[in-house]
Amino acid sequence: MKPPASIRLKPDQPETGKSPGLRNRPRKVAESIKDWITDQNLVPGDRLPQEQELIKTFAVSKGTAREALKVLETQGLIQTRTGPGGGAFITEMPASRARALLANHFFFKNLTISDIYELRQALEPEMAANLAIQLGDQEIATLEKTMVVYDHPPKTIEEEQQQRIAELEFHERLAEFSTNPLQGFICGFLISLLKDLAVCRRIYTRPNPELRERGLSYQAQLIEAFREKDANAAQSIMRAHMASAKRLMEVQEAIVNRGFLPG
Amino acid sequence: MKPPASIRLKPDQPETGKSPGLRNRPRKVAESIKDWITDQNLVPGDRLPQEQELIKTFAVSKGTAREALKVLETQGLIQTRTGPGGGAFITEMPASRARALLANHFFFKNLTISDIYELRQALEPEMAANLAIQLGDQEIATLEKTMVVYDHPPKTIEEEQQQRIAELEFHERLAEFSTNPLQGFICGFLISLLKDLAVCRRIYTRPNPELRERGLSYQAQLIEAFREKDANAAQSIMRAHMASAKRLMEVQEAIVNRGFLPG
DNA sequence: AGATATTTGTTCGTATGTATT
DNA sequence: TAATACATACGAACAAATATC
Repeated sequence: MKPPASIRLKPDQPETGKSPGLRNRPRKVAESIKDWITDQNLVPGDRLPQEQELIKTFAVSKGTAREALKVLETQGLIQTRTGPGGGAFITEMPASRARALLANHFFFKNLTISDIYELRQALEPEMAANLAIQLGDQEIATLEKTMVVYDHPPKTIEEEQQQRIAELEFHERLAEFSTNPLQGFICGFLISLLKDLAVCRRIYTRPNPELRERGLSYQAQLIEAFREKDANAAQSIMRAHMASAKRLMEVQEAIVNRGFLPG
Repeated sequence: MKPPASIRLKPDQPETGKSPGLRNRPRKVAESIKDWITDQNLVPGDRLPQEQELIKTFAVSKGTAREALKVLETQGLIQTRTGPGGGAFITEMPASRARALLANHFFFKNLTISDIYELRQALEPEMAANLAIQLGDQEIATLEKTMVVYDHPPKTIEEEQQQRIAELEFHERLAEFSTNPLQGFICGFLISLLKDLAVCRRIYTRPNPELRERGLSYQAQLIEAFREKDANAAQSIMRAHMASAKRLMEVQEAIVNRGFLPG
């Protein structure tokens, strides 16, 4: 259990230079602890020194040390446990937290449906091709289990919305299966945006039978291509799927944005 | 100055449920403040209530309130200023911080050159096509200014390395020019990985004339396509550029990983 | 330019909650 | 169950930064 980190932990802000001495100490302490982590080649599961020891080592007060640890915890680098043998433990940042942090960056950016689908269109076909030669029966079964949620017309508006989420989760599963961590994370992030974006939430509350039927058809074809391990087929099916979904969603976005909607 | 956020600020961890009462209060306070921000439709530049007021409002101690603010600061949501009229101000998270936070997630994931270039190959050609019909003379001039750093063979190892970085910065500029915030950010993030990844740093210290010459040629063609606003040409040039760079870098990665290297 | 008021930043002592043994 | 070790929380006092007069 040694393989050290492949990326250097970099400071969050490139050292503004104009903090004369004592300002923002917790942040600096946090950076020092990061350096210490890399120096010691610590891996997830390892424990940091205890609070008192950190206080002595870095010559700061308890409050400052705690704030520094809070920084690292927020960054997803450590988790703390109470009790004997407790303390701060190196941890791998779960994708969910990484997504949440990243979403903050786009909070005021006013993303559009088109922005998101442009990337899905660029990424998911390739991902589908990769998955075709890789997925086993069990994974394919998981995908099919997700599909049963929307393999029939919705009876209520609530079911309509649940089906939309389930359709997205089909693609979320695909992302989880990706062996390229970057590809998997980014595709998953795009899905999470589609789940959270205010525009999307509004769109999902409106009936849209075409989106469901087409999606279902494409996904069924996709499963078939996965079964036959046909990468080319999977790629072109996904390409068509994304192009179709993009078009339909953009129409909905335009309608919703023009306020042709109750509420 | 009203347009409210388009994405809901979501809690970082999906509420484990097993924290009975007093545990992890700062995090909960931070979440409450987030809710308050969304409720009030605050935009970057707006000020949060002062420390003392937060302490009263949320009925916590100063230390806890400060830790909560630290969380929000780490998430890039606020910045604080001292002095009269000071306090915590809503702020837009700079891309640099978002990149740093995201990089933490991949810290223990052992990304490979191939992982990164698979995505560049999928994203940058499309981006180039978009930019072709959008870039003005001034932006193109900026790109050309970056290129002069590596338009000649390097004389020293240090220059070699500087040239590699400059080549990457050419693409970083492209990402900055993108009008799709997602596309721009992700392409920029991939570049930043290539700058920081330990494998890459090692690769860049070795002479590699082919990489430079080919890159230079492709980028010159790209500039030409931008000038003529030829989206198709830009796209296919970038596709070829990425394919070529991917191949060359993978070869280098294999060599470096086998330890055929001094040091 | 300098004094002052305001607000965040830091420290310390103490008390409490919580998990392990 | 009790003891213990540790994180967590509180409040008061002090230090530093900065805007305003």
